[in-house]
Amino acid sequence: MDFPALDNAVLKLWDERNIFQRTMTEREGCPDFVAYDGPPGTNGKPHIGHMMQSALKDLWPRFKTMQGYRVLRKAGWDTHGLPVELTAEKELGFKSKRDIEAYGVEKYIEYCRSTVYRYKDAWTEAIRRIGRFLDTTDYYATLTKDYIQTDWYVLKQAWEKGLLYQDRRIMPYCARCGTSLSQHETAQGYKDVKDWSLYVKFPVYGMYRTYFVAWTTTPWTLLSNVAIAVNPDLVYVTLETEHGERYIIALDRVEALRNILGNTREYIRHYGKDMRGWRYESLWEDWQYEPYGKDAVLRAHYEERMGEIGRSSFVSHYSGSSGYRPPFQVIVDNYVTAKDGSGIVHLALYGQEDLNLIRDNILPRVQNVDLDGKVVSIKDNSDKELNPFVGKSFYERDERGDKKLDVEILKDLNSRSLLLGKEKITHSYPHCYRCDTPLMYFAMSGWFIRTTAFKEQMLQANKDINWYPAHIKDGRFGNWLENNVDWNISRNRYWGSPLPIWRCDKCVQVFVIESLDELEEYLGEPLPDNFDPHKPYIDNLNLKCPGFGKKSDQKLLKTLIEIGTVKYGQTCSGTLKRVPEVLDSWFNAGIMPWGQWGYPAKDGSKEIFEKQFPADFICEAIDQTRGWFYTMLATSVMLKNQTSYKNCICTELISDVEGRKMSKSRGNVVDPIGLCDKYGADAVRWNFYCINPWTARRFDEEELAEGLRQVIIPYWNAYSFFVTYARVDGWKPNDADANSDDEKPKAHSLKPKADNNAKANNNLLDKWILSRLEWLKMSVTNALEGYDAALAAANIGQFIDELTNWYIRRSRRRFWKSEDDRDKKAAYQTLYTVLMTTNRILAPFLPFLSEAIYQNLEKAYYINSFDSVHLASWPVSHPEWRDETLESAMAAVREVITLARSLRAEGGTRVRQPLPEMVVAGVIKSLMEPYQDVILDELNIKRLRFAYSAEELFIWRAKGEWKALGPRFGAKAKAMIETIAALAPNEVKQLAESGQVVINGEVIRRDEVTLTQEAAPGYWVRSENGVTVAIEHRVDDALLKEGLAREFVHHIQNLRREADLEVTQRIRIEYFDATPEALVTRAFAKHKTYICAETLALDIIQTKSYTNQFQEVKVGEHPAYVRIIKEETKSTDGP
RNA sequence: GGGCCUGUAGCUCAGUUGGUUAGAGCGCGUCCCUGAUAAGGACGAGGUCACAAGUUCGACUCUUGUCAGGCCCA
Repeated sequence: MDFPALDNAVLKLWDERNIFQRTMTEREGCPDFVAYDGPPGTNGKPHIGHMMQSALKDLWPRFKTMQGYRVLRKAGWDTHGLPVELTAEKELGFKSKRDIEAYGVEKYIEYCRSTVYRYKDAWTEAIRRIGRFLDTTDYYATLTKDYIQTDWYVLKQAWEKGLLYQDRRIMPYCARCGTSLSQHETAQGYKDVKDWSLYVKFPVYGMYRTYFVAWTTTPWTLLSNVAIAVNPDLVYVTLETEHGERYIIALDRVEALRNILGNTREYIRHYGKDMRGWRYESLWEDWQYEPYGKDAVLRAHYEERMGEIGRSSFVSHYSGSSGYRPPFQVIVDNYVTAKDGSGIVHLALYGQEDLNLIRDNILPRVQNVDLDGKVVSIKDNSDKELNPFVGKSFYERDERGDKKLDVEILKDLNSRSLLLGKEKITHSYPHCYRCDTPLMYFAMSGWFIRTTAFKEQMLQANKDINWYPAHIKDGRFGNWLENNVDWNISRNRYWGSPLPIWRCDKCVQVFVIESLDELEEYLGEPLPDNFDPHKPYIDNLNLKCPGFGKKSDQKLLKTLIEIGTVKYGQTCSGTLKRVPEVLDSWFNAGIMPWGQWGYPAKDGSKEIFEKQFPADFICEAIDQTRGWFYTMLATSVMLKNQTSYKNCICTELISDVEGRKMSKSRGNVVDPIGLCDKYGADAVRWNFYCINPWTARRFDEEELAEGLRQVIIPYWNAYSFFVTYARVDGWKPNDADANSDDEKPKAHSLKPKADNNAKANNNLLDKWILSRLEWLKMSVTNALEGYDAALAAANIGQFIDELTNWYIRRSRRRFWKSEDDRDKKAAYQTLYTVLMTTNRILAPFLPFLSEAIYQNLEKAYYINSFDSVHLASWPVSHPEWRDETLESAMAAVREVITLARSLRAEGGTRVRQPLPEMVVAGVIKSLMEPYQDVILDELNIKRLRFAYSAEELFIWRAKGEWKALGPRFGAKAKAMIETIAALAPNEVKQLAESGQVVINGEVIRRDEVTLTQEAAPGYWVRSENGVTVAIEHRVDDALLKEGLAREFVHHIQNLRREADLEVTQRIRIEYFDATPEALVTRAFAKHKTYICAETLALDIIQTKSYTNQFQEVKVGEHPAYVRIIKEETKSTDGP
């Protein structure tokens, strides 16, 4: 069987009949089942992990379509973001943003654009090849005008709700490359380096020779010091040295710093909180504070806090009342610890905690080392340079490997007696993974969504999501939500949705624009038709500030009017400049429920959005916890206060067979299309359904072959078995047998029609497999409703096994024999029903195979059938059609047979040799008796007898223990032991039960003997799970002859097969008997009819002479010689 | 440093609310079958359920800790 070829034929059929479109159009008016497709980037090739996604993402939509839902399947591509830029930078040979600026932003943007669809066709093809129904023609893409307008719309909503604001965050930043690094990039570059750490003395204001001692591992940040911080609840001690200087440090650090401090005596203690607001002298009093006068500080804060205006108390600060705190004083915060250093830290704007404190305390934002890593220039009014360190780089090292700037600062402080101690330490510090320069943590401006404001709502919405696996909900995802911080949605990059935020260069007002139409209002003229809303084009627009009116932030305006700054309607002659950032591409992905329809700007988007929100089902890899899963929840809670997806499968990543991540550089990437072309797409799909997708798994190609062998081929063979004999017999289903579930699927109303199973059919095997079929329908439906593909696959696997290895194997003869026509018809009817139904259940899993079979099994017979199995209806489960008593009886029957087979195997008598009798105990006789024929036929045994108890199948034996009896009886022990061994079985049984037996007047206790059970003579016996089976293995002459006849038949069948005869070909048999005492001839005399019937032989002729045309066959142990001759006439009714 | 997940046969994985002797497939061994042939079946060997302690009449399962691996965060 060539499955890849079958795939291609089916793909062609789907195309010709437009099946995919029709799965949607033919469900028009049905309830929607909504599945969202998270947009993958297409500037890389799809790999096997994406195919797992595709397989899973395809399963439920097919299932639900068959159940009568309409499932739209819109593809989407993520075309923005850093991966695209990294590709572009790499290909253009760029190392930094400066390279991009030099190259030209427009050229760069266009280069990025040219790469985004590089592998779109490869994706489309892979998706088609794996059999996923996905609309890749009417896709959504994040770079389109429509999609960008949705970005803008959502941001405007956030702005109006007061949830969008500008802020600074500390980012790892490479001064040499001029670019900030992602966390992932940063994590790659940690290195152990040796640097100076300093204990610095900050003179306490107004206290003679008293100093705060702060510890720093980055001396260059001292240039930007604005405050020092202590822990409110720690005890700080003032120590006085022999020289009369006083140092303030945490009490807990005194011992650790003893050798730096020298001999001291304690002077006084304070809690940290009592030192709040103490002031100290700047380390460089003459210049450090200069440019950060009150007004400058406040304006900087003001500009950043625009989005918060009216909500924070900032306006009152700005208007001059209070709150502004001058630099160089003690700040109190719990983040300070006494774990290392002095328990006092110095604050500079190069750390996140520092930033938080600086912001909370409205301190100056000093960064005296700039984005080039160089110390800034600070001049006085007469243009005189005040900063002695100006122009020095923070990361350059001298010949001794020390940072030059650090050493200069160290020397400077030391010369002024402001250094208490120094120490070279080794610490792990991040370096640029590209150029090895030490990174700096720089306070970069960014735009944020205040997700913390609706954290509780997100947690609430999370309760409405069913996570698979369940632990994600309160585990990884729930924790992530609990630890929510505001979401930085801006990126200082080039290729992405531009932030729709414009700021007036004069009045500092901020305007957020929600659509291109609104943009035109500001512009005062229409945009050109081909306008592309990306950088740099969008930044070249010349927008005029609308002044203070209805476009203004109304809360801000109200406040400004109140404090008398402006009047309503006041004009402003400023120009609006867009903020330079682009949007985080996760934001793009997160707004997909709206963006895919171009909501709200695009015609018709509102109607379709309402129907397609929220999603019933999404499925992505675990790394989306902080990605798509989060951003989609955050945006939907922000806009609608509810989740945007109800069921979410979280898959693990796939690694190679040795557990390594698949990567191009390792060369262990598996090509999914190649696999499909080798094993067929169904085998690839099946493999992904068999294992829970949330277990990290190693991908092994061997497993594809396994699924093929275990499920796909057996199923195909079952179908092919049916078709073969149905053709021979010309059997056809009649119209009444049409699938009872086939009312045209409308809504949920798939009512069952006539009860197929109720037809008069008393064959137990038929009844059994039909009952099992009901089990299959029910269990697969339930498993899929619970989003458990692995359970569904396991159930299917079990059913296929029962069908092929039990039902068909046991029923085979019923399809051959010509006499009992009613039974034969029942067999056909049953197998047909089973295959037809199973095929539909398999359709979502194995869409190709099931389609091929459907076409032949249903389409070919019924005019009114569907054009495709994927347009057909899902088999409705009828638990009331099950007969569980029958099923458990059959299970018991199979258990008995397994036991018996194992006995035969042990005894070494092959099944072809009939045996006289088997005895079964431990089962309910009435339950098993109806299956007597099945059991005996399967095992080739003549009689079945039921025993009341297992006892009678065994003989109890006892063996005396020398160790116990030897000392006791001495010389008589031997005789005693022999007597014990000769005890009658019932005496031993009594010993076993009562614990003792009297022999020759002596009491023998149970612990003095070892008890064993032996099979009764002439029987093999075995027990398991309370069921005992015994087989009588005596073979008399009649049984022997019968065995020989069967043996002979087996060899003739082999010869038929070797000769490649058709199943209906009649033959003639000639043989030459070389067996002792003409065993074969004697056996034939009795069983000729049987042999002829089995082998379709017209006659068996013994020849006197042997020629080389004969082939040797073993009959039992003995050789016979035989040949078969084709007959002209053919049988029409099978063997 | 914090969080989450994983650890069961040589390999890939199941194992429901704690309950007789822990399962499947592959691989291995022996045998069978040849009218399922990219075959198929039966039987068998193979496990201190990562380790340790605890709770319990009883723990693969619950609790705590340790070790190893993975992912995420800091």
